[in-house]
Amino acid sequence: MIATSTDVSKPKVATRKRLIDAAARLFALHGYNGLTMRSVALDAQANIAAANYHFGSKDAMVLEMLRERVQPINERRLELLNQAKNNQAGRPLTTHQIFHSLIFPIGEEISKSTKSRCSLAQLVARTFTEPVHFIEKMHQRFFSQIADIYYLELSLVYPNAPAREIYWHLHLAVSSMLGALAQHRRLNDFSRGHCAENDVGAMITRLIQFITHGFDRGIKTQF
Amino acid sequence: MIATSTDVSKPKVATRKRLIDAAARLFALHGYNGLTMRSVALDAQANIAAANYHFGSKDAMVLEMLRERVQPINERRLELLNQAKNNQAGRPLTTHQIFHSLIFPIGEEISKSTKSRCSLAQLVARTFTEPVHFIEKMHQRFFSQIADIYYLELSLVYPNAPAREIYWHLHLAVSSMLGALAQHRRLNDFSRGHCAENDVGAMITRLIQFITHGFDRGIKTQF
DNA sequence: GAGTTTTTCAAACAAGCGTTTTAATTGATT
DNA sequence: AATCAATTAAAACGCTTGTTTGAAAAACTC
Repeated sequence: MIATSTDVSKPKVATRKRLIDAAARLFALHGYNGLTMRSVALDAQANIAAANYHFGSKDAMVLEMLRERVQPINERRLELLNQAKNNQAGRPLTTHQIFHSLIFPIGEEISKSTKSRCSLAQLVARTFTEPVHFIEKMHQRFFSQIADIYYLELSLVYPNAPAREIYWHLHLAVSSMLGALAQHRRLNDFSRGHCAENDVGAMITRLIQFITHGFDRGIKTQF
Repeated sequence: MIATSTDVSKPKVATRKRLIDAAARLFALHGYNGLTMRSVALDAQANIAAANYHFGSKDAMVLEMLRERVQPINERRLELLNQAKNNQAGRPLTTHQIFHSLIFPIGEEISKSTKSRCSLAQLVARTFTEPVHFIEKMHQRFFSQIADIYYLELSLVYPNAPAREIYWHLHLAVSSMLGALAQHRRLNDFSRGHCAENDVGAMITRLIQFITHGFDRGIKTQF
């Protein structure tokens, strides 16, 4: 259908990839409703019917695009988490290590695509503020299991803290991360030029610290 | 035109108010692109042309709705901030006091409208993730001066910290606040029932603490 | 209560939406 | 070179969008 087993052809997969890339950029910029099949086709220099041919529908296209963008980040998260656990050799992790593994991979992906910089940050953030029916499809599919894993790790660090507190603070941490990603492009204006928004590394480092402090102190002052 | 000086009539202003309320709810639920004039008219039990008659256009209607929702919150913020300053009688404020005055008023407004609960949180948050052209209009109009005031207060608390650090951490604080508001409705699912999302007071209290810790420790560890 | 203004209403407008259809074109395998 | 599936292309489908129109209704003024 789409690709044979010995696939070395170029223009065939190219259109599909161009559509995905265009969809990613336009979704990040304008959200689900603001993304139109025509704008995607125009941006990808493809025909209006191409997207429907390759993906079947707008919904399917956007979900596939999100899958391709989110999956590598989630895989990297678990990789870093397991790496840290191996280094600790049985001793409990620090919350900084845990949040580092959660947030750092996003920074890596943002830095990779030097061209579309902020768009990935916005893309990830937008998946959490899009129209209800669409989030639910996506959120359950890509993030619910990750959330479970991180809850478990944090509850191991604070075995005496009640589940409610762990959940509350993890929720605040994740929400803060998403907020920071969503607002990042405003940093330059907001700071009146004092902070450069193209310094993704600085953003990620500070974000990890900020969230770690918020989480740790919030739990520790009670237990 | 719309209302005389001795205004005791009901149905005249009622339609306009019903439109604003409907616009607020639908904007919070579906965002700017997801809000349609027809859906607003239907929700407000008004004619399709009513909104255009009263406001001129969709853009003008939504901006007016935002103004009516955001302005009282901003006024209350400055009220609480000045209250705290008077209580301190010249001594520097604590960051907790500052962030309390920033965040608490939103909680008050959310609690007021018991009917549409989470919708205000989502509404405020959505104003920051909506299509670019629309944010810029709105953000500059309602939030830029507030940001300046809070930067100033925080720089008085940490007079030795460079402006860059204050801006960075304030940006993270505001972003976290917005993220938490945007994600609040997901709290119940996220925590697998451990945290009740209808407890707005608990959310606000924890959020203020979380952000204060993130801000304070981030600045203090460096200066 | 006539006259004027303000507000409501149903209907229609052009433009844009996701999707479908049908035909032309491509490219690899036979 | 011929064949056949995979892909692209142009045009149109039915539907929804924000906005406009012109007349009816309501409210207010004098």
